[in-house]
This record gives sequence, structure tokens and C-alpha cells, in this order.
Amino acid sequence: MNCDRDGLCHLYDRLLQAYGQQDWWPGRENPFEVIVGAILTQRTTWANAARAVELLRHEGFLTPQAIRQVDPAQLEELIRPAGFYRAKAATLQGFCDWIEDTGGLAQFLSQPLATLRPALLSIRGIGEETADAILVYAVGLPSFVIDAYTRRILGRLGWIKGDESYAEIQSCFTAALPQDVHIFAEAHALIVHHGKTHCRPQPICEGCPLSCFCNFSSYRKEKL
DNA sequence: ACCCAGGGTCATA
DNA sequence: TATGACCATGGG
Repeated sequence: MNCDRDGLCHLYDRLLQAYGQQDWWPGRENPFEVIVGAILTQRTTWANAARAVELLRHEGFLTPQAIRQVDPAQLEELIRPAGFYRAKAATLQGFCDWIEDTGGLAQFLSQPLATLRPALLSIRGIGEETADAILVYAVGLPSFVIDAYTRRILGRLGWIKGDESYAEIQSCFTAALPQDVHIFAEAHALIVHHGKTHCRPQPICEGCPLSCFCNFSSYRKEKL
């Protein structure tokens, strides 16, 4: 792995210059809605997850109490457009049970990163990426999100092999960037946007702001 | 008829 | 620890 500070800072600058501020994750003013969105968008397009969020909002289910109390079958029907709806319904209710049993949403949002991240990871259905997305976009704590696009982009740049652990890649970003949640939020949003426009499984090299991207030999051997 | 998307869990070797 | 199977909808 050759993922140094200068390279990552340069990557961030290039993406920011190319795409501008993303101001990601609509509905960021409602932390609980962001948490629900983070769970529903797992391995799913945002359009599908957003449909499910809208259905929940329309029926008045965008509170921990409401999701906790609703009949599981009804919750499953509401979030059906998001896919994996049985697993995600169970995750949502598991999360809301835990929130309500540990002092409520306000209490949750006021805790520090060192206690919040392990707590999130202990909930079934919430892994590292979802936990970090919740921490950054809902709670406002700087815990860098590593997703498939991040791995694919770094892999195609030749900076990682691909078998590095989540923590290993995350620590590179943590060491390179200022410990500012706004930077972390923006950087991950830029990576996803770049991934969607140029770094799909089938690359789209026309107009790619990272001109070196499509030429790397590591490109053939990637797992993603 | 494919492939893919802002993952995570569990069983197997 | 490392693959593979499975979860499931909707768009290209």
C-alpha cells in the first residue's frame, strides 16, 4: 500500500476542483432521517432508498418511537422499494430499540466518537461503513467513510492492492486530512460522485478529472 | 437477459 | 482469514 498524505490531499483537491461542493445527504437537518437513510441505502441506489424514506415520512414513521412500535410486517412493506427489506426492517427496529433503551436520540447524539462507534457496530445490520456514515452525516463526528468506490478508486490509482482492511484504509485518510467533520463529509461525497460518474466497474474515461486513472496496470486485477 | 447499486451476516474450509 | 451464498428492489 502506497497511500501517502500528499497523494490523498491532492486527490481531494482535484475532486473538489472538478465537481465543487457536494452538500451531500439531503435532510441532514433531521439526524434520525439520515440514520434511516444510511441503513436503507446499503447496497442500493439512493433513488430506491429515498422512495422508502418518503413512504416512512408520509406515514409518520420517521421517529425512533414509531419505528420501534410498528408491526414488523408493516415496516417491511413500507421500506420495500429499498430492497433487502426484511433485513433492513429488523436493523431499523434493532437500532430504535437500542436508542430508546439507552436514553433516546438526544442522548445518542451527544456521546463521543470513542463510545458511539463501538456501540453502533454492536447492532446487528450495522457494519463499519454504515456506522461511519451515521457518525459523519447524522451525528457530526469525524469518522471517515470507506466504501466500495473508495477502494476501487485507490485501487485503480495503484495506491492499494485491494485486500487492505477497512481500518487500514481509513487510517490513511484520517492521517492525511484535517480532523474536521465537514472535510470528511465532503471528501466521501466527492469520492462517491466521482465513482458514479467515472469509476464504475466499466470505467468511463471521457471527461475524467483524474486523467491518469484509466492507464494503470493494476486495473485488470482489481476485485471490485 | 443480463449487470449493477452510497453493505452486512453467516456458513464453510 | 478468506471466499461464497444470501438477502431483494428497480434502473440501464
